[in-house]
Amino acid sequence: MDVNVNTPSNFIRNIIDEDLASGKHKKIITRFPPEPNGYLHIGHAKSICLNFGLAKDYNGTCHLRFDDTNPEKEEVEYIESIQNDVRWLGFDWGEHLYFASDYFDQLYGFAVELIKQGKAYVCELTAEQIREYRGTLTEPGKDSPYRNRSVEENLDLFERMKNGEFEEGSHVLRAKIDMASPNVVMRDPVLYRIRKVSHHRTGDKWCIYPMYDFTHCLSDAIEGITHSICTLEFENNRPLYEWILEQVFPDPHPRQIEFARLNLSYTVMSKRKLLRLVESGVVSGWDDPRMPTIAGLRRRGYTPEAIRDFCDRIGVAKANSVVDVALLEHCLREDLNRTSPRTMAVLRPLKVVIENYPEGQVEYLEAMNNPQDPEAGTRLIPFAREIFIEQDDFMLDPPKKFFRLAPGREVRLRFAYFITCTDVVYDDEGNVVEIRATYDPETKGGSAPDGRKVKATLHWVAADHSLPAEIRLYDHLFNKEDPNEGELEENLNPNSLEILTDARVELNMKDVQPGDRFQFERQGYYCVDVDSSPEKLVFNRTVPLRDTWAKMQDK
RNA sequence: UGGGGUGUAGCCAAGUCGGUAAGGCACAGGACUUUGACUCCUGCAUUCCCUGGUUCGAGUCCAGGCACCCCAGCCA
Repeated sequence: MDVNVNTPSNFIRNIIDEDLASGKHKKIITRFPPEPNGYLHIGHAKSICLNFGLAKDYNGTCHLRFDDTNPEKEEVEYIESIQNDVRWLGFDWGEHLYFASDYFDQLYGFAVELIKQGKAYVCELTAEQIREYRGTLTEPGKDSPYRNRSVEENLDLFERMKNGEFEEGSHVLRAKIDMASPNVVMRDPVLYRIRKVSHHRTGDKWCIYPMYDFTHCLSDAIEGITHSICTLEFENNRPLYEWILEQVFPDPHPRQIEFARLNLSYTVMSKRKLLRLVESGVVSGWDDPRMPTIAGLRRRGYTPEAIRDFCDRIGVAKANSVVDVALLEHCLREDLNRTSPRTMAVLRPLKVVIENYPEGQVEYLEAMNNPQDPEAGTRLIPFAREIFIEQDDFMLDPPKKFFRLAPGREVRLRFAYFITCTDVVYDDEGNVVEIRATYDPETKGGSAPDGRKVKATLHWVAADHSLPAEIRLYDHLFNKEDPNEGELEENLNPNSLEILTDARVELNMKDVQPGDRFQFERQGYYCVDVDSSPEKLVFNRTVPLRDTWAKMQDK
């Protein structure tokens, strides 16, 4: 299915259209450049869909390139998980898997070239001194005393940096640009630093590592990237991106284009804060179904199709914005409604005894697997004298708008019979523990030959012919639209997870596998959790169905 | 009090040469319904941050304001 058919126009597409029309490019090449220092989240999905989507729509190519220039923070584990997540989202980089670390030799050569041109120098100021010399946002910086070393001396020093002759932090290579530039990024930025740690890919070959600004533009250029799309905070770095390429790389150069990163209501997106949630145990891990990580969304039951559709719908622009999480959930429901087989599950069981139904009798009733998709076929569901219905579907003293079961009232059991509540059984404390009812044998399948109507249809499950299950009800992790406002921990939703242990599901659920998705009729979309086993079924609530009745009650 | 950006409905967002404000979500009504779901109708910016100006005509052009975001890592 081509979900990109309805992709709205945006300023990046306009730029590409112009570049193609003017003949500047015949083919476009984009890239998704994650740093392997954490898990991908829905914000990354926006970038992935943008970059891979553009390549696909324009018959171009999109590279997956790991920006692995900081061995202190990066791990091999992340490289695998990131590839996994991108693939799961439905994108294919083909042959084009790259690592910035594969360019370390070339990068070193470009640095030497820069030194030869007199445009880079080895500086021996300490980190603190560099900061002091940089000046402030309103005051210019001042030149480093090492700024005017000879080319020969710089070449020698840089080589000795590479050879490990100096201590970490004692020397850096800096670009010689302008310490008085109004753009702080241009005040002789650091290009290389010494880090005597081994790299997850290059091992101990290097003890100097290039900085982002030096690496990224050149990696893009080496790969022939035409449009290098990044987020807004790199706008200040664009002059440096262009400056470096102008000094050492022949035309044509990639063009950096910045767009606004995704923010979602009731969600945090910063890696630092997500890590805090994981480490403090607020969530069970990076794949906790309440996390906005791709791994978390996957475990929650999200589909790649829904995420892609969402990314297409939110648009791409330069204004900082916060997208309503309701849109994500809308995209999810839309996809799940089309594709999920239906089943009945009773979350909070209330026993109903059908007094005029023969004891010991079991009959199998046919049910549609998906009314949205006749091809999905039908299944048989056992019906018997004792069944469970949802506690919420019965009220002793119902208000005017309550259509479900109540004393004396007749309702339909989905795919089964009409039943009428004839009596109510209480426990010692006066709680309703059982409903007594009668059924009308004429209404088998759910419709009355005499044409009489009922106002409600209830889901149900046979008491002795159903399976126990644990059901995990997830809700937003935060109860504040912007969880970043104030203390993160104080904005946590105390009800973000409710575990139901007495639920009952259809017998047909016997052989489900982790990841299988269903619609529990009248309730929501659920998927089988990785913790599930044939001995103990565990389901996650992916997202509830829209519930106008609940909405009416809130008023 | 430096520089770089952004401002169109509750939330996203389109708006090529200035020609009389797309679409989606949310919300509110209604129809349909063996899921109070889905689907389907209807409504939802006399106005585009503000103030002036140019023009027959301005969200689009010009001038001046205002608000918010980013930048002073040997992180990316």
